[in-house]
Amino acid sequence: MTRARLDETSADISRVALEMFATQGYDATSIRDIAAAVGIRGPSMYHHFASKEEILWSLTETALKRLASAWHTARFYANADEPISQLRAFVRADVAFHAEHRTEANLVNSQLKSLSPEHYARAVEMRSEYELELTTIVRACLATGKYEVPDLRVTVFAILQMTIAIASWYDPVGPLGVSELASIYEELAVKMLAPAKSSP
Amino acid sequence: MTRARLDETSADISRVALEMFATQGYDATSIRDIAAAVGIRGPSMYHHFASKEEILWSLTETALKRLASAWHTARFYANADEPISQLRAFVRADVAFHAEHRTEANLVNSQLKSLSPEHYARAVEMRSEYELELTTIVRACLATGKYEVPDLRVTVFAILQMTIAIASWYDPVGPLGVSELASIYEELAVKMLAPAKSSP
DNA sequence: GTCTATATATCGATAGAC
DNA sequence: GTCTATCGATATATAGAC
Repeated sequence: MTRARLDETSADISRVALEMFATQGYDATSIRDIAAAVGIRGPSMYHHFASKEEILWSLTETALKRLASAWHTARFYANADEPISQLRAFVRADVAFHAEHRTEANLVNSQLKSLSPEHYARAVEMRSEYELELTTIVRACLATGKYEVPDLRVTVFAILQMTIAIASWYDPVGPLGVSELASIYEELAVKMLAPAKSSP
Repeated sequence: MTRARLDETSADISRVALEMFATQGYDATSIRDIAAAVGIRGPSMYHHFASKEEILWSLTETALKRLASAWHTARFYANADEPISQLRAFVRADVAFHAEHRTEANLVNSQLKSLSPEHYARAVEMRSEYELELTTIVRACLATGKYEVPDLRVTVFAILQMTIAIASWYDPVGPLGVSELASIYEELAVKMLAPAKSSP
């Protein structure tokens, strides 16, 4: 499906398209818009990509793979015997990704509907696999008997959702560093798993 | 700017446009699509609305007003002297709105970028006012000395963001009622304000 | 208040020269 | 690998009859 794209121009197209799709939206960005930003004419785009949707899918798939990859790398730094340590590592990796790859995150968060039905299904599947990682971790935390949540599924959604929005407001040149940001969310997530009677 | 729209057809247009804009997106929905669903031809739409964007703005403004209104009504049932009681009431009202008005919530969550610059600015302003309500409540909770958060601004974002997604996954005919759902998020939010040392 | 006809613009994509 | 020219479809919106 996806071509090689090892040349400079293809890389330029991907870079420009990611930026424009994420900020203006897929429908509001034309092939001609992307071409102009790259410095070529519209029809030349089809030498590098078979269709506009293929560009979107290529970007979406790459972003989702990177998100999963970020966690797979981070998990080695967590204590496998301590579920809460894994939760902390997961949240930190998740926050870091959304803060450091804001454009890619915003694309995945807002442009999935413009994918073909097949690619949309695949994207949702990849997202589900990522969610399952966190579900497994939270379940392991609960199994220790030291943690408690009102509802497993809803709590997992809540943790994932609160970090997703980082991509839309975080300012890398602001006062908050990525590591500090990760610590804030790490603490919030751990608090959410605290036994119910711990708060007044 | 916005017309009266007291007639049946205008109400039909609003209902149909809300559904289509929220599910397919503003750009992917044409004036003709809406007209066909209502049972008229495209040009007849302009007897009821001055432009396509006016329909979107009308729907967006109504939804944002209803969100604020839901909280303004709910606040009377909270104990004004107990900030934590206000937090609980806010979260419950917020969850209920996103679960009961899913289509409106999804519209506001995904189609703001298609508004004119002026209307977009107004929508963001209305959203900020809503966020400020929660900020004030959380600040009051912290002022009692009985609660603690790692970062006020980020925590407020986190609370608001975790409920926003409800509109995209909640199933009203599923096993979880709105009241139960509200209780889950209420508990999660209160936990997030617990003193840091309460969790192992 | 709805219609047909149409103006005007832009879209994704293709054909074929260079 | 990029170009010009263009196809065919579709978009928002308007004009004017009924």
